[in-house]
Amino acid sequence: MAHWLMKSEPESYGWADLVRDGGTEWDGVRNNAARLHLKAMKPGDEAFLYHSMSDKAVVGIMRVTRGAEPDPKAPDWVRVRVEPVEPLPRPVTLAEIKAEPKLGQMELIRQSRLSVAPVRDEEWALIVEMAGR
DNA sequence: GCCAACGTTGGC
DNA sequence: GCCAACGTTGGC
Repeated sequence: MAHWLMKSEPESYGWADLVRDGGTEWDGVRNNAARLHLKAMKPGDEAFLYHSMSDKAVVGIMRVTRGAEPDPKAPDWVRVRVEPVEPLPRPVTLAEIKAEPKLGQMELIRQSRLSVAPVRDEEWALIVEMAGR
C-alpha cells in the first residue's frame, strides 16, 4: 500500500468539508507531475491531507477508495475518490517537518508547489508519530 | 526549438 | 505584500 500527500487550501476545501461530505472526488489537478501521482494511486492507499497557505500543516489521514478515472469535466485530466479515515490527534506543521532532518527528502519540501506527492513509508510513520498517535 | 514574458502556487 | 519556483504561452 502506497502513501501520499494531497494539498488543499482549508478555505477552499479542508478536512471539515471532507468529513461533512464523507469523501470527495479529488479533481481539479492541472499539473502533469501531480497527474502521474494520481494515476498511480490504488484503492486502499492512504494519503495525508495537507492544509496549505493559512495552515501549512498535515491535518488528517484519508483513504483512496477509487483509483484514477478521467475527470468528466476535463477528460484529459483524472480524479480519484478519497474518504476521511481520521484526523491527526495534533496537526504536524510544515515548520516541524522542515525542522526534522529525516523528512528533508520529502517531495513536500523538495518541490513545494506539487499538490499531489508520494510519501515514503518511513516518512509516513514518523509524521504519524509526531502527530502523537 | 529557444527563450522572454506572464500566470499560478505557496512559503515567508 | 513580496518573491521564488515552476509551468505555459507565444514571438521569433
